[in-house]
Amino acid sequence: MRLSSLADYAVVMMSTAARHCGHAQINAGVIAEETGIPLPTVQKLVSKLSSAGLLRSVRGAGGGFKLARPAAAVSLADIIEAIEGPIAMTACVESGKHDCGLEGNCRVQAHWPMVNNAVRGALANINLTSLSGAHA
Amino acid sequence: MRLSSLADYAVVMMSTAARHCGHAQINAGVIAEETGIPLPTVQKLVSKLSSAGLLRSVRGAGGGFKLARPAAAVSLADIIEAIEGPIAMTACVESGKHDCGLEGNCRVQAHWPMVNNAVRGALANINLTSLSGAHA
DNA sequence: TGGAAATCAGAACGAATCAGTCTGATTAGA
DNA sequence: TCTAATCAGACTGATTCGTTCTGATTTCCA
Repeated sequence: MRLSSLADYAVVMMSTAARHCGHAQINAGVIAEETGIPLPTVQKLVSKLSSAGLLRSVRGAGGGFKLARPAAAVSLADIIEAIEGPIAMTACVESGKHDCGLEGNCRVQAHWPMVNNAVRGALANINLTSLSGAHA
Repeated sequence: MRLSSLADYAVVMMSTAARHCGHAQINAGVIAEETGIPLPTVQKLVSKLSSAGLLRSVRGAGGGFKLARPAAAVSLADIIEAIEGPIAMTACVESGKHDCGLEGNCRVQAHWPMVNNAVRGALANINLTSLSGAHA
């Protein structure tokens, strides 16, 4: 139940990008400078976040990236799923995956989607605005 | 955001034990037989669950274990914390741990406890009774 | 128009955690 | 007192995660 470090960094990055939303696009170096995240890691995360549609990146000299959507429209669940993949607490809730070994006589399997939705709902109710809203 | 396999197995085990609650204590072999979990793994989990106070184990020939508390008083959060440790989505919400490297100028840190409580609350609201209630 | 610099994007390496197995200590029963 | 069955803890192998490095692409400047 611990978030991976990459997802944690991604949340910090997105929050930082949200604070720069009014300004022009920012580059990875600025993010690394402000947050303290190693630059290569920032670059890696930018790739994943932009391919997930959360960031809009511009390449070349003077390039950078910015939020593809308003901060209020980006939830924690979006960021986590962009980095870690679908939020599936167990293997049996992922559609198409049947490598549990316990299937067939598992009495708990039917209840996992309920649990999964509860957790995912809690993460989907938190957006970037509420995360960076109380900043100084 | 995926649960570890051990925690998943633990939930299945506890659910199976809850169904045998009215009967006498059951042993690890029966659990392995009914659930399909390998016997050594069941033994390992019994150790952790009993040391966490969720199971009451009796050693020696004819021994076994049973739920230490009523099924309604055991939540998913209890089981997960017994296997994986405290539910802390990030390192900074764990009291006493300060190995994040971003501390000091992290604008998101203040908001993680809120997220953590939301997720933990979703797991604490689900007990063993509701998990095994609709069984055939 | 050509060159150069800066950026993002993908691939490779090392480390840490996790899952599983095995052996030993303990205890009840005969 | 001896035997057998159980739980409890320690070890090994494998998978995944985190980080770093190198390369392809694009814009700006001369």
